[in-house]
Amino acid sequence: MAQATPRYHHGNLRAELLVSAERKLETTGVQGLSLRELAREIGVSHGAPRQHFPDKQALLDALAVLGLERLGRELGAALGEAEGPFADRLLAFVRAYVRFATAHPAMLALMFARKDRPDAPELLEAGERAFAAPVALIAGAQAAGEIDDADPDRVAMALLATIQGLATIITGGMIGDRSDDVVVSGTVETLLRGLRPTR
Amino acid sequence: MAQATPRYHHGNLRAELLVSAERKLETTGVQGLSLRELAREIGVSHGAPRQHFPDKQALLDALAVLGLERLGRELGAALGEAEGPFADRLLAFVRAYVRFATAHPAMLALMFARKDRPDAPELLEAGERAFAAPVALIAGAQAAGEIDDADPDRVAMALLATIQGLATIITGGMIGDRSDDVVVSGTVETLLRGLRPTR
DNA sequence: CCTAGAATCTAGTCAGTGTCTAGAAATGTA
DNA sequence: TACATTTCTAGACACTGACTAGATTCTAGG
Repeated sequence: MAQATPRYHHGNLRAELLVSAERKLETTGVQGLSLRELAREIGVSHGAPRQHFPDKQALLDALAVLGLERLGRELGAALGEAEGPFADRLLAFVRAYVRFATAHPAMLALMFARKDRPDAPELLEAGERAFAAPVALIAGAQAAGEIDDADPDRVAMALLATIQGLATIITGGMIGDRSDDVVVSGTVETLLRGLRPTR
Repeated sequence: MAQATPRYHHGNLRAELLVSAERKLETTGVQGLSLRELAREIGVSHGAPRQHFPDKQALLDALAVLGLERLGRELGAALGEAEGPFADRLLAFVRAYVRFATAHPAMLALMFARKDRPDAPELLEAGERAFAAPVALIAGAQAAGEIDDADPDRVAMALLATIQGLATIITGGMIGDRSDDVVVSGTVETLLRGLRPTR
C-alpha cells in the first residue's frame, strides 16, 4: 500500500488526500482536519496539497461532493431493493438516510454547510443527483394514487425537511435514550397519518 | 459606551465577550471567530478572555446556551400570542422557529453541534427549556382532541424533526427560489394532513 | 485604615495552522 | 534530446489557541 521507496512524484496525491481527509473527518470532525497533518501522514511536504486544492475549502467541497454521491448511491440502492406498498418503501428510504447520517455525521454536516460558500454549483448539482431516487419515489406514488395528490413539490419539501431534521436530532443526541429505529418508524408513521384526528 | 480611560479591570469582560462573539458569529460564522480578535476589539490583552472561558469551546458553549434561551423566549412569545385552532397555532410556532433560524443560522448550527462536546448537561437542559412551549402545545392539543391521540412523544419527535429540518434546508439554500413562507406553510399543511390519500 | 488574599489582566512564549513564494525534480511532448 | 509543464520541496509570514509568570486591582478581615 505505502510506497517502499517514496518517489518525488506521488502519482495519486489528490485521491489519497481525499481518502485520508475523509477518515480524519469521521474520527475528529471537520475542525480536527489539518492540511499539514494530512500531508505528513501521506509522507509529502506541507505545500504539496496546494497543487490539487487551492485552499482548504476546496478540499472540503470536493469531500462534500463525494459524500453526496455516496449518499445518492445508498439511497438508490435502498429504494431499488424496496418492495411492497408505499409506506414500506418510504420507511426503507428514511432508514437508509438515517443510517448514512449516523454513520457519517461530520460528512453530513459538511454536505449541508453551504453558508460558507454561496457559489458552488457542483455542490447543488450533486445534491440534486443524490435525491433523484426519493423524488422519483414520491412522483411514482402520487401517480399510482398511493399518496395524497397534493402539490408534489410541497410534499417533496416536507419529506426532505423531515428526514433531514430526523438525521440532525438523532446525530445531535436530542432523542435522549430512545432507539434510533423507534424514532424513525414513529416519525414515518406520523408523517403518513398526519396530525389531524382520523375520525 | 466605551470607557474613556480604559481601566485595568474591565469590569464586565465576560458579558462583553459574549456580545462581541455573537455579533462576529452572525457576520462571519463560527470559523471566523477568533478569541484574540475579540480581545483586540474590546481593547484587552489576548490572554484576558481565558480568565472567563478556559478555552474557546467554553465560549461557544455559553453562546449556545444564550441562543437556546433566546429561542425559547421567542417561541414562548409566539405561542403566547397565537390564537384559534391548533393548525393556526402550530403554524405560528413553526414560523417563529424558522424566523429565528434564518435570522441566526450560525447560532442555530452552534446550538445543535453537539458532536464535539458529548458531556454538556447545561446545554441539554437549556434545550429542554427552549422547547417547553411547543411541547405544551402538542400536549394541550392532544388533550383537547385537536390532533390525533397517538403517542405524544412520537408526535413531538416528528414535529421537532420537521421544524429542525425545515430550518436546515431553508438556511442551507436547498429550497431554491421558493419563498420561505410557502415552504413553511406547505410543510405544515402536509404535516397536518399526512401523506395518505384522504379518501 | 491597612493589609493579606483572591480575582483579573498583561506580556511573553510555544506549537500549530493556512497560505504564499521561489526553485528543484520529474513527467510529457515535439 | 531539448523544452515546457506538472508536481513537489523548502522556507517564510501572519495568525491562532493555549500556557506561564508576574503585575495590577479589588475585596474582606483585623
